[in-house]
Amino acid sequence: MTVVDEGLRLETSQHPDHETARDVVSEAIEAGALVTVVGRCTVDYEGRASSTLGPGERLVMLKPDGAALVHTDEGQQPVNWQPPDCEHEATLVDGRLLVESHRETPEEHLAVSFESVLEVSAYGLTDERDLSLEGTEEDLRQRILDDPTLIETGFVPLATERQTPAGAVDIYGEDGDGRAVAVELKRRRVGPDAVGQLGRYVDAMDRDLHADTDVRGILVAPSVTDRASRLLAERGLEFVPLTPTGAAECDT
Amino acid sequence: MTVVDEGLRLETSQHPDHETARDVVSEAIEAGALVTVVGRCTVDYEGRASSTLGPGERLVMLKPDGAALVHTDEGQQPVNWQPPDCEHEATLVDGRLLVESHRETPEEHLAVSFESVLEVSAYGLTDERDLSLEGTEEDLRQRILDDPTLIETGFVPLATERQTPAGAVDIYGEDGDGRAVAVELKRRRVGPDAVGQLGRYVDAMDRDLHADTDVRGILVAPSVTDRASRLLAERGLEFVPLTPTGAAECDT
DNA sequence: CGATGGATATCGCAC
DNA sequence: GTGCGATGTCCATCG
Repeated sequence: MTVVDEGLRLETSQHPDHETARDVVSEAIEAGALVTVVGRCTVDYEGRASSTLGPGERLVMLKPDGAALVHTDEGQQPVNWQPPDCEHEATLVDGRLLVESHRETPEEHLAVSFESVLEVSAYGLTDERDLSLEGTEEDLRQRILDDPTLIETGFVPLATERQTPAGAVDIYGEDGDGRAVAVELKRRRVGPDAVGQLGRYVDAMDRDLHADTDVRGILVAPSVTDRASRLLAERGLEFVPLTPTGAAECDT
Repeated sequence: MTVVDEGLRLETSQHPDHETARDVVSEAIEAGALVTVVGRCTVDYEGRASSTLGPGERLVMLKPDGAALVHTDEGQQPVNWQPPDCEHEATLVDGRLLVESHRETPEEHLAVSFESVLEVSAYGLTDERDLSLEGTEEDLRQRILDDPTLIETGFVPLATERQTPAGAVDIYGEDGDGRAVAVELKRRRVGPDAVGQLGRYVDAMDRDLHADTDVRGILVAPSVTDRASRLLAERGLEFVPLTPTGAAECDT
């Protein structure tokens, strides 16, 4: 049974035979629609890695931008996928619907072979995609630039994203004694990796500036793990607790 | 128009009114089905961060394990989402379908308010989820354990995931001179972060073993970036090019 | 629970 | 294109 909406906004087939499913998927891809295929299938992937997935019931989503997703009934992440800019294709192989998605650079191929198809749908969607997100690292940076004393009294920001041989420092500035300060921002509780990152910047600036006094490194985050705290101490780096939003700050 | 499959495997409504949509979604959630709702909607999220998304046409997926996904026509990633173990709910507010997903620890809430509903579907899915994946870091480890000379002649692996105060070393072993070796594995080309990670392990082992000779650190990956290569040299660490699969290896 | 690090991570930006 | 770092990263594993 197939229902076709006016203006190709929606086309759905329940329990289509494989040939009908192939036709609906092919035409929908051609028309730039978003397609979902639900049914029992196997999945093979080959590319940066390779995988096989035995028979099971899944939902396959093909987006008009070339992305493909294979979702099971569990997990936020798809069990298999292709990134955008792939070419989708629907064919019949041995009388069965085969959905493939392929790209080059890197060479990657995804193949979904259906044993049975519960439903095929095609949606003509339009979206402005104007997501507004708050509580990011960018918000934390702005909070500090608006009130540098949140770092410490006398701190003066001089640059953001200042380049060093090791990468860009989130905020570069001077403390009340005129000493250079590198600030690394994290929107959430940090582990050892963030300490390593800050350490690399401070080392690079020490080398680069070859001043008489070492550069101070300050990690700014809501909180820090034990191991990271120990690493900070070992490397003579500092920590200032601060959240992106001004919410209650954790201890440590 | 609504179609109900035998055994509740499939229920689909095209252009349902909001009350019908609410009923279908509610009953499907209750029944443990996977639900998709396609239509024009706005999305509000509040939790670890917060976001708002203006009107647009999207596909909302509610999984029986509590995960929720809001997909636009672009991108591999959902524009909004909730992780598994959330509670889904469908209600009518001012005559409009409102789909909400909520969890605690951390407190997070997602609300999708529909202006219009193109289609609602509920699928009863079962999946064994027996994904077999190759080309992972684990494969790289096994490759080395099978033939330790891939690292160098005389290398003897003694332990995997050996704990240090800085974390677990992928492979711990000895070289032909009986000197301790820490091996860090990466399945793909590495940047500065991997060098920092290996450096932390080597430093920790130097401290921990306080032997007369320093611990050797070897990074194993298909290739390495310039900056990472420089960092390796600075810290006296080594690099061995190797892929998880035995594919052709890149230079440097 | 939190901590830690992998991932076919994806994504965006700068070079 | 590659390099680099952020992400409401997610996720499995381990303590």
